[in-house]
Amino acid sequence: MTRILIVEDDELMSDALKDQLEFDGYEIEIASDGEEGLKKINENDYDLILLDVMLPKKSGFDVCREIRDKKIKTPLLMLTAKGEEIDKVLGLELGADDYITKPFSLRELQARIKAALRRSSQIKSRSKPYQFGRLTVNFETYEAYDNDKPVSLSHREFEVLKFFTDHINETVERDTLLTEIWGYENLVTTRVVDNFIVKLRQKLEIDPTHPKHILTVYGIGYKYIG
Amino acid sequence: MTRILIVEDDELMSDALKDQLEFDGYEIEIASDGEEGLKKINENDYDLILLDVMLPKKSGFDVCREIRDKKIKTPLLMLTAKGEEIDKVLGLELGADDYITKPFSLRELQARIKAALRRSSQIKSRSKPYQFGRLTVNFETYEAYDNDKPVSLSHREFEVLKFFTDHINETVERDTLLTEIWGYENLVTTRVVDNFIVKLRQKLEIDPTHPKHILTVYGIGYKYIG
DNA sequence: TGTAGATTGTAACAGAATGTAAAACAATGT
DNA sequence: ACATTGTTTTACATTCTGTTACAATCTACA
Repeated sequence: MTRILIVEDDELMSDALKDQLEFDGYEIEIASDGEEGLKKINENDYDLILLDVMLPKKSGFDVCREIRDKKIKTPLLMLTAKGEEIDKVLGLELGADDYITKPFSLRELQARIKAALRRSSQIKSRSKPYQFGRLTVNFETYEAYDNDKPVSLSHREFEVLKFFTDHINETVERDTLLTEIWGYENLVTTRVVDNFIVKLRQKLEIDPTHPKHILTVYGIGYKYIG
Repeated sequence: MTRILIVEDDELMSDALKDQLEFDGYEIEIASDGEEGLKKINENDYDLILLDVMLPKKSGFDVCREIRDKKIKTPLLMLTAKGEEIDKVLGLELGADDYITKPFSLRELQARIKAALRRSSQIKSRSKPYQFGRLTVNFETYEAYDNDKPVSLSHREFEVLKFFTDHINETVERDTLLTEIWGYENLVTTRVVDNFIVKLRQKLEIDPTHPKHILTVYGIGYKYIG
């Protein structure tokens, strides 16, 4: 089920949207101000967020910036009132995926929602298996296959891989991996990371000696190439 | 350089767009009807396509459908005239990434182009291999081949080569290389550069003693000849 | 034209970072 | 208690980077 969060203070508007979108087959939640929206976003996993710009407590821009800062990549559709063109631009530059101007037609909204979901499904897929070199990995079920032959990955190994999915083509420092995966109080050598990289390479690279996916960035850390 | 193709029959419009977008730093090509557009798309590799809906010979929808059928994933921004709302929906469902309604403001267009490029850079990365003397180098996958025989280049070596790709036939000072690749606070001797040049020559020149590609410019630095 | 001084080519070296396997340790289930 | 599995440390090999020394080359100038 595709889950959509509507962050909107106008109850008339949000209820109408909820009605229509539920009719369209989406699962809808509503937050009525910026703070509540952020809270829900942090605690749940949505497929799309409809975000009003004018909101009590925290504006849509603030919400937008904060969730992008946290590297949450849920597609974001901003709702703006007419005559906020500069804001529109701002919104897109802040990391929104699209915007739509009130008043808007239902068909237009439906189209933009569909488009945003389609785009995001190309990038991330919540429950579809992920391709890592020769491995097909499903993070929901914690299963990995090499050409239909099951490969066993430990929980940590899954976590490291998972981290790379959200940071494709980015160089990641060892310390980042440690704090993100091992946790703040890491009383662990950074060399642990290297060991896990070795194991992952042996499992997903065709030639582990000449990795094509998990590259090392000398003096910094590693980089995953999709 | 980011390459954009504009498919638009109204010459006033396309010229104006070309002017502005070139000013913004994009490389622009224009096709004035659907068939010409398709031809160009098939023959070249663009980062983004601006596609008018109303076109002679082949409509924007046809073009859109055809390039998606061919699995070409270049981001597509449709330009629609006012009152074509149904068309909007159609366009997005056909596989366009976004649309914009004429008349539109420049800022709006710029924002949408940026957003589309940002999205697409996450998905695809252009991976055309470069030819360096006897080496075929792919900077996306960090692979280098000498006649199908893999050659190992260190990360720094890739970076130096990469810099040369963007400065073909230009004389580059050692200090430029140092600040651009080694970074501002380079506490490194300029002779490091010479060492890397030596290594690169040994790997990509047929006769490293008489280089034909990486030439030295006495008293200044080096020059890469394609 | 020849030579001194500067610049570049190149190999050899040292120190640091990474690859990798094996040993030590911890957690878990039986 | 034992075996099993996953994690972390350790040790050693390998690779990468940057420095140095000396040879080869170039430039300017007498």
